[in-house]
Formats: sequence, C-alpha cells, structure tokens
Amino acid sequence: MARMSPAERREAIVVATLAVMQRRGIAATTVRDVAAELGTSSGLIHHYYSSMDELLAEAFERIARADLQETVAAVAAGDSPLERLRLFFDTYARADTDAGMQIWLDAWAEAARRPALQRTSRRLNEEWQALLAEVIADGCASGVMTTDDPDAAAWRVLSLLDGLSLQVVAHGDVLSDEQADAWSREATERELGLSPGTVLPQRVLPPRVLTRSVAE
Amino acid sequence: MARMSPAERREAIVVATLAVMQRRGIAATTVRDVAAELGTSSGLIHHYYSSMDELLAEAFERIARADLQETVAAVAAGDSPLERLRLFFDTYARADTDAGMQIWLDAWAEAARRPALQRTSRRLNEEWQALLAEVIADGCASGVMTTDDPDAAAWRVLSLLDGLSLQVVAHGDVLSDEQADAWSREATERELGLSPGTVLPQRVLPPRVLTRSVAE
DNA sequence: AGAATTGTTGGACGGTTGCGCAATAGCGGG
DNA sequence: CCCGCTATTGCGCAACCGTCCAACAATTCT
Repeated sequence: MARMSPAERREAIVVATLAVMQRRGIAATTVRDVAAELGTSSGLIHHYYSSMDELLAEAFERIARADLQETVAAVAAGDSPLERLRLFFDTYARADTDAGMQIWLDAWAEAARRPALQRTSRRLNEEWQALLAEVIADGCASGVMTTDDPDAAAWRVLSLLDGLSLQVVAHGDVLSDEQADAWSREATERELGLSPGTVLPQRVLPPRVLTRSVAE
Repeated sequence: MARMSPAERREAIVVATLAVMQRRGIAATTVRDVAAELGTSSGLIHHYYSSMDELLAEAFERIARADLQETVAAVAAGDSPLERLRLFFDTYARADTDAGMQIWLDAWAEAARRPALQRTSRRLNEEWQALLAEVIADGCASGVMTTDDPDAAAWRVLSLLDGLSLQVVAHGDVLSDEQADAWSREATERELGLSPGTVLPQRVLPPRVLTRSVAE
C-alpha cells in the first residue's frame, strides 16, 4: 500500500474503522476487518493505535461527533428558542433510525467493559444535553418555555428520545419512527409548558444518505 | 457430573448461564464459561441447546421475567391506580441500578445480531408496557389520571425510565440514581395530569440482594 | 551517492471461540 | 443380571482474536 504521512494514515484508519463499526457493530469490529477494509496489513493498525479500545473510542467519537455537529449547526440556524427546539427534533429524528442509533446502543453496552469508550460516550452524551439545556434556558429566559430546572428538563427530554429510539432500533416495528418522533415532541411540550402542536416539524430536511447496511 | 433428567439439566444450564451473563455480560458469555460454572463439559450444553443464541435468549428471558414478575406482584398489591403507579416506580427504582439494567443494555445492543434474543427482548418490553398501560387506563377510568392515549403514555413513561437508567448504568455518576428516580416520577406526573408530589415513593422496600459483581 | 529513518508487511504466538463427534458411564426396563 | 438407551465426557476441528516483531521498502537527510 502506498506510504502515507502519519496524519493521513491515522485518518484513513479511523475512517475504515467506523465503516466496519457501522457494518458489524462495535463489539464485532476486529483489527483484521479494519485492515481488510483499508487494504493494508493488520500490523499497521497497531503501529498507530496501541490498543483496540483506543481505536474504537476514537472511531466512535468521530461518527458520534459528526451527528452532534450536524444538530448543532441545524439548531444554530434557528432565530428563536422555539424554532431552535423544533430544529433540534427535526435533526434528531433523521438520525435515530440510522445505523447511528445502533452504534449508540453498542457504545452504551460496551461502556461497562471499555474504559476509553465509556469516557467518550459519556462526554458526547453530556454535550447533547448541554446543547438542549441551552435552548431550554433561552426559552425560559424569553418566557416562551416554563421549567424550574432547564438542566433536568434537558436530561428528561433527551432520555425520552433515547428510550423511544432504542425501541425502534432494537425491536423493529414495535414502534414506528413516526410515532417515536411525534410522541417525544408531545411529551416535550408538556415538559416545557408549551401548548400542544407548538413543536411540530419546522421544515423538511433533505433525506440523509443512509449508511446502514444489511446484516452480514 | 451426576446424571440428571433432561428437565433438570436444562434448568441447571439456564441457571448457570444467567449467572455467567450477570458477571460477564451477554456478549462475553461463552459456552465454556457456562460449562465451567456448571462443573460439566461444554459438549453437554450443545446437547440441550442447539445454538448459543437460543441459550442466551432463554437465560435472558428467565432473568428479565423474574424482574417483571416482581414488579407485577408489587403493583398487584396496590388498592388504587395511583398507589399501583407508585409501587411500579418503587420496584423499578430498585432494579435499574442493578446488574439487571446492564443486561438490558446488552440485550438491546445484541438484538440486531441475535434473532432469538431480539424476539425475547421485544416481547418482555411489550409486557412491561402493557403492565403500565393497564395501570394508566384504570387511572383514567377512575378519573384520577388524564391522558388521551394510555398506551402511548405508557411507552413514553417507560422509555423515559429506560433512557434515564441507561445514563446511570452506562456512564456512572453523570446522573445519580436518586435523580433518575425523582425526575422520572415528576415527568410522569406531568404526563398524566397529576399534581406535583403525587407519585412520591409509596413505601420503603427491603434492599434487594445485589447480584452485580466486579468487572473481571 | 550512501546512510538513517520510518512506514509497511506478513506471519508467528498464545489464546480464544462455537460446534461436532466418537467413546464412555450411568440409569431403567426386561 | 444384563442390555439398551441416553446423558455426559473429552477432545478435535476450523476459524477467529489482539498483540508483537523481524524483515522489507520507501522516503528523507547528510
């Protein structure tokens, strides 16, 4: 394989790793799979990453942070707290039925066994909560939303979203993703003292490129 | 090892499997571990269970159903819908920080790859929802609770509980279990049109025997 | 130009896995 | 008491795992 600079090679390894992770799941991702995806030898991966845990954590961070950034960008485009809240749901709704949510399930389960992955997963979750908490705090400040603890409200809304998407992804059609989306919006209206229908979809976003692949 | 009747042996295998599952996690449970736990050969396990997926699903069903039954029994002791709702939370609160919740995380993540486990996990989740939905429907019928869709409300409450306990179990002290418990009760009050403080703990239950063990 | 550096290879190592199968051991019926 | 049935063993198989390392090759420095 062509020789690369360390920076390029590390990048290529991470990209290959997250491709395998999406296909096989975190727990089943193996050094040899990554090497095959990359078209190189397995020894090369250990030349750049001292352990599998470290590599998995970095690849997970990459993919999870991309989703977060997408939502951050979408939310930033909103002109009012209410619009930002709607945009938050719009962006999340597209992500939760993706392979992206399965990766989160893997990460939460594996966190107990992989220290580096746990730190990353936890940090990312806290950033999601912080993003939402800021929107809610703004909404309270401007008087459109009502809660005595924006921080707690953000954790509740986020946990509800996680719990509902979890059912969609893990159990197939026990719930539809439309139901999960609509129900979480309704509960959020109640949570923040908004009148029903306030948090309906803001605008239709272009369909995301599906990264999910068939189980192998 | 002493010869057993098929029924006894199957039972013994399931018991040994769930012991290993609690210790090591679902994904890391191996045939040889189960055999060692049982004090028999690994070949014996395959004489009774044709695949690992099947065995894991049955063991998971056993442990998860025990938790469910415990909650069913506790709820049945309530005299009113409101009291039953409180008892539901009391029992769930004890289970969610147990190793029991980690097993659920494992199951949700593994569901995508293990068909038998997915069916079991899904079925159990639906039973939890049905239990809660019935309490809520009763509450609506007797006028103490208010929701236009008890089924949807039950899914929301359950998903919020799952999402919050998930944070507690996967990420350690990002949230305390007391917070998760209190927050889910508050959100449920809002969800069902109850006045704040209605769903406080009903009674103190005896501490459950901890089955969690140190990571190995 | 040659030398030093370092990205890359490919396989060895010691371990693991799920599963299958011939041989054995123990029990119940005749 | 012995025979047939079957629970149980113990090991083999083929594949897999993360990690390591000596050798090779491509680049850069002198």
